Amino acid sequence: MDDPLYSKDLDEETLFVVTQTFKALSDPTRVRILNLLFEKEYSVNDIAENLKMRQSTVSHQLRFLKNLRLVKYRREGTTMYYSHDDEHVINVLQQMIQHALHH
Amino acid sequence: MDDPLYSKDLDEETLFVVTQTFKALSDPTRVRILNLLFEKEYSVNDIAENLKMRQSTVSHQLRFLKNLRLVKYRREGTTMYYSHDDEHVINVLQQMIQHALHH
DNA sequence: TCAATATATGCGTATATGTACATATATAAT
DNA sequence: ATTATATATGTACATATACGCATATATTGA
Repeated sequence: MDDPLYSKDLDEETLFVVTQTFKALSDPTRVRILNLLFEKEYSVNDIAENLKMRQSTVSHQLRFLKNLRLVKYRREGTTMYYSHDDEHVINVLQQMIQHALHH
Repeated sequence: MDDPLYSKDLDEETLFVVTQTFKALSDPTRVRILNLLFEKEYSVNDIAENLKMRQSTVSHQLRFLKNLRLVKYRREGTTMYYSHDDEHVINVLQQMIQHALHH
């Protein structure tokens, strides 16, 4: 019964990881932030200005992305610079954006 | 300003398509259904039995997936057989599952 | 220590979402 | 036509989620 041809149901943990990751990519605010970070690292305020969002909105969503380790940050004084931190997921996002753009 | 090095914000339609697609993959019920369909086509009731879900739950989620053209169906009498209908998205899902499994 | 600046976060709220129940619809067989 | 079976769907409800406001925290410089 461990023949890979038998489609077993996914175990709970795998299901959780997969759906959580996709959930991160299912919100316009988060996708716009991740898309901005393709270029380079940005501070929280710079993200907010660029995307015309409130600072708290950006910070909330960055926390979400940080918890899933999709972004990382470095401190410089009081400024936090955020950047991507998961090559695989970033790749998946880029693929999907290209797919959507080319149609 | 159309230098691709300048990270422009995503246009509204692209953003919608991308986030909607990922939203489809962000729910455990839908992912379990799509995962089951990797093997072969299934009827609504067979999906419900296999995954121990209510018929209405399965039908609702199939409608969601059908609207996004992630699944298609064929009729045989009163039975509807559902199967995958978007190679790219299915590929992305499989990638993510493998990524999650191998850690 | 105090003020200024950048970021994080608790809380309230409006909205979105997933599910179940009940029922409608559709097809087939008798 | 009637009955049985498979699927779809309207509605209600509980829960999840995103956002904004206000405020807390942290770092720097005077």
